[in-house]
Amino acid sequence: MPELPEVETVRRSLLDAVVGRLIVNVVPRSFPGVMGPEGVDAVAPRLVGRRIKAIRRRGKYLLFGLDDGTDLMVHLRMTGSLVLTDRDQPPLRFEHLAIELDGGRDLRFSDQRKFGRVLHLLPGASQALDRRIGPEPLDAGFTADRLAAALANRRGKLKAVLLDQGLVAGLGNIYVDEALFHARLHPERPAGGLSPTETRRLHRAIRAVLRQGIANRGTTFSSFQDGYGAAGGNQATLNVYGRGRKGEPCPRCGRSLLLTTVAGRSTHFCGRCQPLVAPSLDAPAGPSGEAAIGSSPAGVDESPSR
DNA sequence: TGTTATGTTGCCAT
DNA sequence: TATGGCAACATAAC
Repeated sequence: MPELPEVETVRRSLLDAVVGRLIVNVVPRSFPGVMGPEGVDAVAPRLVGRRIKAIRRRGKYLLFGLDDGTDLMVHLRMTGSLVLTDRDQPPLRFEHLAIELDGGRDLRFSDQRKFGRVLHLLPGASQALDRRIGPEPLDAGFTADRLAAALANRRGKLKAVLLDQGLVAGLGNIYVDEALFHARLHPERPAGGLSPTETRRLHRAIRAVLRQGIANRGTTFSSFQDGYGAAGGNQATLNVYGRGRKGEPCPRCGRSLLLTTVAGRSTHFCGRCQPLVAPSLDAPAGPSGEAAIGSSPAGVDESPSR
């Protein structure tokens, strides 16, 4: 579920109602381990009485900046959700934690699969996290040249490398497949073997699919919801993700989409538009370069970004 | 009814 | 160091 656009959607949805609020209580529910080995009972006293000054995002991590300089870090992993509710609401299904705020509302963390975590980070730990994660793909500092440098000398498959959070922050299975489709790159191309033009195309595609995901308030494939429980709308714009299993037609060329496994993850792509072998420079443009993409996100075009 | 797949990440072995 | 495989968990779909 939650990749960069989904986490950003949660962040934006909570900003107005949460920033400035005081944590008045922290209540364990069904899974105290959600706050790590210490458990909720050990961590809660450090949080009660703290005021939330900001909510920021780093990759797929949400960081609630507290007034003592520490951070409350939330990672949704596969099925986590963070929802603001009135205090008198009954616990959500799979609710593991309720953070009670002044003003009468709670931040409720729930997670069917118990992979997600809500951790209290001292400043050193937040800095370590920041250093461990790669650049933010939507920041101005993430240039095509920087992507090229990161990919150089990587021998793994393109998809596997893009999923590495140390290389670029925030990409997951859905947006990688979508970005590779827009860039017309086969997921199993060696990551270090892209031409400069291909790298620029990939750079542009990554930013475009992420921006589109945010604009549509996230992709709800099954369980994603924003801070008020609302589903996203980006699933309607997906070109390949989830479409390979039944061989649905490629939106660009019409050929049946394919499903395979790369880096242990389901991988959807078009075998014609995303060839495994890089097309030679002097070959005439094949079918992959011809048709316009009906649902192409703004900003994806066919020309190099000069 | 059993088997399989699921959006993430960390740990382990190579 | 980089890379690949798998477990963590609960449920839905086949």
